[in-house]
Amino acid sequence: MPIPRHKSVPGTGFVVDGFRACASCKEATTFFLTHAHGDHYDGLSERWDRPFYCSTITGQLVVRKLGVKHELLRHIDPDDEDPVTVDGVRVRAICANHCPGAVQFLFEVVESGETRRYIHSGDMRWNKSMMENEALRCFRKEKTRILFLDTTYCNPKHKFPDQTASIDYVVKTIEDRERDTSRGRALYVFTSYNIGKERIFLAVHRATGKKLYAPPDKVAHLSLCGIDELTGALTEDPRTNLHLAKWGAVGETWPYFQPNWSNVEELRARHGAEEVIAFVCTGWAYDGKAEFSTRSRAGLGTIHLVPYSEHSSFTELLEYVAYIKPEEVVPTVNVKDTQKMLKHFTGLTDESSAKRRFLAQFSGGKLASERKKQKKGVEVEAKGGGGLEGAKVASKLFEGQQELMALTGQSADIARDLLKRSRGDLSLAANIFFDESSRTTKIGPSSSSTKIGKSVSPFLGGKRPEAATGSISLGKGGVKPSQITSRLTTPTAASSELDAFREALQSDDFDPVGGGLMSGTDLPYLAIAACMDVISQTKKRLTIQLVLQNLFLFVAHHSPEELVLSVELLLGSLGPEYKTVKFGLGGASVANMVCQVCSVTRQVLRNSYKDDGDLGDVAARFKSSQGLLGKPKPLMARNVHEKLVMISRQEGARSVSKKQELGISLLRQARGPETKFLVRTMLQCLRIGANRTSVLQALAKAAVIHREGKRVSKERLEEAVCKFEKAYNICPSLESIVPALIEKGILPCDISVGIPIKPMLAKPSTGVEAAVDLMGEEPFIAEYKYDGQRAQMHVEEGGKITVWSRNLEQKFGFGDACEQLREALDGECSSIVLDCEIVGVERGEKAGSFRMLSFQELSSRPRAAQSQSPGGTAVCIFAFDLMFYNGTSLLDRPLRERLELLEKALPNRRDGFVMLASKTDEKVTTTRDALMASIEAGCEGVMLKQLSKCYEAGRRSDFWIKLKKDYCSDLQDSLDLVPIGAWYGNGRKAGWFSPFLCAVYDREQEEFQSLCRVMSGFSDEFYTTTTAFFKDGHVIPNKPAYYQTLESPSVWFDPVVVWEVRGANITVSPVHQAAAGRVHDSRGLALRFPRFVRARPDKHVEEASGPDDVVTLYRAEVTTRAGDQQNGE
DNA sequence: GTACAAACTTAGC
DNA sequence: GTCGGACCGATTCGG
DNA sequence: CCGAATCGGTCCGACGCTAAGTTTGTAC
Repeated sequence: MPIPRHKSVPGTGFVVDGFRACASCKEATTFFLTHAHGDHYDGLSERWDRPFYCSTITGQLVVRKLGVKHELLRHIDPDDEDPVTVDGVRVRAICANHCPGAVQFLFEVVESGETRRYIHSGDMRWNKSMMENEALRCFRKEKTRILFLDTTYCNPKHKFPDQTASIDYVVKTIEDRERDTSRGRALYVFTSYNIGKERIFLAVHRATGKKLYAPPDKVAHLSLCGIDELTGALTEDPRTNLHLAKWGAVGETWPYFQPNWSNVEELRARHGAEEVIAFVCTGWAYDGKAEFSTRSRAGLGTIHLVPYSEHSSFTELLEYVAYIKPEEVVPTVNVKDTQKMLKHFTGLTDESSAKRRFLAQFSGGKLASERKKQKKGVEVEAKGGGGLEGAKVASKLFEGQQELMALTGQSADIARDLLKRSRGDLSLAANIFFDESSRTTKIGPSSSSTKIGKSVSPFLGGKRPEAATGSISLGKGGVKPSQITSRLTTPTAASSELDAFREALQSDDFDPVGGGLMSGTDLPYLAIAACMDVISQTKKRLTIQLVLQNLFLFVAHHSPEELVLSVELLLGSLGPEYKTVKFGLGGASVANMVCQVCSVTRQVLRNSYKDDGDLGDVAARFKSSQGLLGKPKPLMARNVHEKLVMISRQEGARSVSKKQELGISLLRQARGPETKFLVRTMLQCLRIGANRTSVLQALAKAAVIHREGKRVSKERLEEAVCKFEKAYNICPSLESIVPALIEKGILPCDISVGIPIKPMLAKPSTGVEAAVDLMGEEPFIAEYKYDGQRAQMHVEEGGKITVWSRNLEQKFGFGDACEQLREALDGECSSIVLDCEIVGVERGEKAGSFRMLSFQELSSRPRAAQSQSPGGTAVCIFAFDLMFYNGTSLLDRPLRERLELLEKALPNRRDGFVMLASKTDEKVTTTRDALMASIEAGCEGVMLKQLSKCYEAGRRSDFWIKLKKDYCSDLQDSLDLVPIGAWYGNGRKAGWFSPFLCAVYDREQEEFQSLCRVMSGFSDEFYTTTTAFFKDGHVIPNKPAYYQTLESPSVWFDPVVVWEVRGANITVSPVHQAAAGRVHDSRGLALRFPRFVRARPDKHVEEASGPDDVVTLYRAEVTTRAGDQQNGE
């Protein structure tokens, strides 16, 4: 690998600021470091073992900061009398006016008798006083071949005032404020990156005579800058009101400055000040105004955006190049845009000699025509970019307006108005806009859509334009996304590295050794995102398995300790399953974040969302069309994980905005596919076509291959997957499984009391006969299926009792149930894990009498966050399985034995408190009778269970079949409903209507009353035709007066068709209006578990089911539970 | 400051 | 909780 | 006999009904 040109000195093996990039270059002989900033010393560390040249101060800094060995330093300082000769090359250092210790290197290389001069500016800020420098003068006079230039701000848009003007501004602001004693104590905060702002601090110190507080580390660091006065000006005592703080302490600075007022408030409160005056010093917070930008908030303080740059402004760059007039300029920053930047320098470089030399190359042997072509090219280049002197004021304003339109999605008029109000300050204008729109755009009281789980509809709520009259145009608020995308520059294309990695992931013969995407030993989040992206492109499960497997091989090879973390990121679920991290973010918050990060309005987002049905996709599209002002740092998997956890930890006042800020900062850093999946991760809707089962299977396979090599047999892999699944289902904690798996290939596989096992599940059936058939010849029992809440109760040896839900959530609201269990236990019992249903009951006066309550009544119990006495309705525990007893796992015992033990384990059970689930004696009753009896008793149906089978944790087993009354068409009537409205589907149902709002018809009132939304039971084909059917003439603009519902669907329909819909239950509803007032004063009724059965073209809408039918169903349910029960067993 | 409502999220079935 | 769709491996079907 | 059609199992992601809990905004 050759030395990259912009880090090289031609004719030598010198490398400037290229420790990592050139560490392994054969050509590299000698290393130089211009200054102690991360992007320049990258690769230096305590392991670096070759001598290198730098200034004394820079040397001190890297020794301290990086632990570089002192003896490797070779000093070249601006004060040196004579140049240092290195390998025959004379090298001088001159001040770069950048940060302490920063220098530019001047090289004089003697080659074939000719002295060739090269300047490496490092990072520098040009200053006219540099013209006084003798060495530089010489380089000007004697002709410099190449100026390697710090082109950080090589674009006419980057302007900023003299550093002294900025310093004066800061000092004056402080002095004025200090004089005004009426306003109480002010805390002054200076945020800065690294070293570089020392002159501001010094000036403040001189002006106020006070010391500046800095954290110990910063003090030590600044002390090495070789500025004694500064060292003396610092203190570690925070009582002073001048504070140095870390970058970002008062707001996000990219792409536009956005204040973080909650942090400001925290600073203010912590240091007992009346207000905070903050100074954010940055290179690009300025657009040529006489005044600098500020942001204020009453009661909190003011943030001053002070343009103070350690890099040259655009005009300064031109001045420097013009002064040196080198033959050629080589940009060292933003090198991808080299061609664009070079155009700015045409006319300032000494092209004549460069051209001469260039043409000289062709003077021998080349064809004349070719020579001509080349020559022409150079001339065109030379002509191309002149005339930037006429910096046009009018066009600048126009540009600002255009940019603002793009950012806000607003019309030209609004953009102009915003610019006027911000007096031309683009960033301020953008801020004003987003501030105001977030205040005025209200989410209407539409109870509408809070219902759509993780959909963003609540946030996007309100009517869609075409749902109204269709005449509402995009109007003021709406700019088509395409208008924005076409305006902003496209970002860099996906790197070839990324493409190669994606390709490799799909390879049958993946080689994890190649570290394409790795940065050091840390796993980049991009690897995860790329994997997810590849997976989402396919539906083939074998491919998905392979890709996941390859990713895990990759991680296991490079960074095995990040394996668990990457599994969690791939699952989009952090932490073990039984205590997963909850982000507390939903569609509304994440949509808000996307708006901010992508600088789009809600209106734009809403329009765009309708088409994709996926917020992640929308975000990715907008982000990819965004012009970037800076290059974000790559996201590391570990950082992403940490930040997500941090999001989850925010709670209490203002926590929502803190969460959002964290999320935004993640999104700002996201590249390529990362955006999409970060958004989806926060929404907890990854939608990649792989879930826990697939991911864990792949993990198990990868672990075997990692340990035993590629050539393992298919059987071996299957066996490994099987064992892993078993272990995981019994101990669903990767933390405790994976390390052993990778290191030893051994799996712990025991129940730990206090950690839930995955519950065994039952398969649904379609009727009595089908269910019985599934049991085959095996003896089985029919057990009542109670309508309550599944619970796994653990009694630990110390007597502590924990309750876990079906989804492995710990439930703290069942203190009463725990006590009931304790009383029912055998005195001998030391530890136990049992499976049960907790059902709400109302106990009668007679001992042991009780009445079962509906699920709805049970779930209205308070859900205590921590174990404490619960209130609300009483509960009864119906135990039905025993998995662990007195230190022994019973998972492998047949059900018959487990049931016997269960009965023995609960000798003191009492009716209405702790009971065994009622079951039929398999010899006596028929399944049908059992089902009828269970329904009579107020249960949902029965569970058929084979007595000889063991407990299959986590499996939806064939040995347990659930038989519910609503599975049997002869046992429960369906309802004929009329669709009266709908929403737009998400994800795979984007583009269709889904769900549909369905209603009963009240003949007397002559109105349609909503009963439920329906989205289950439709085929894809039905969706397609039905969506078209309604769109084509049956959508009506407004809700008719004779539609009764508290729902507000996106579109309303004419009542034209009848659908047969089946459900399990009738509940009292807060939103649906069927039979409103009949069983409850104001509330209507709703259908639980609704699903579409078939269309009823034979029925007219007026023949649809009515409120009476629903009321009848409801009453039937209530009466089955009405009678007191005893001896439920 | 307090009380209440609305919005948003998570969770059970 | 409900459901349908897609994929995959095994089995049956049909020429 | 072999390729094609079919079947059953499994996984996944569309969303239904509700409730409570938390945070924010607003009215007194």
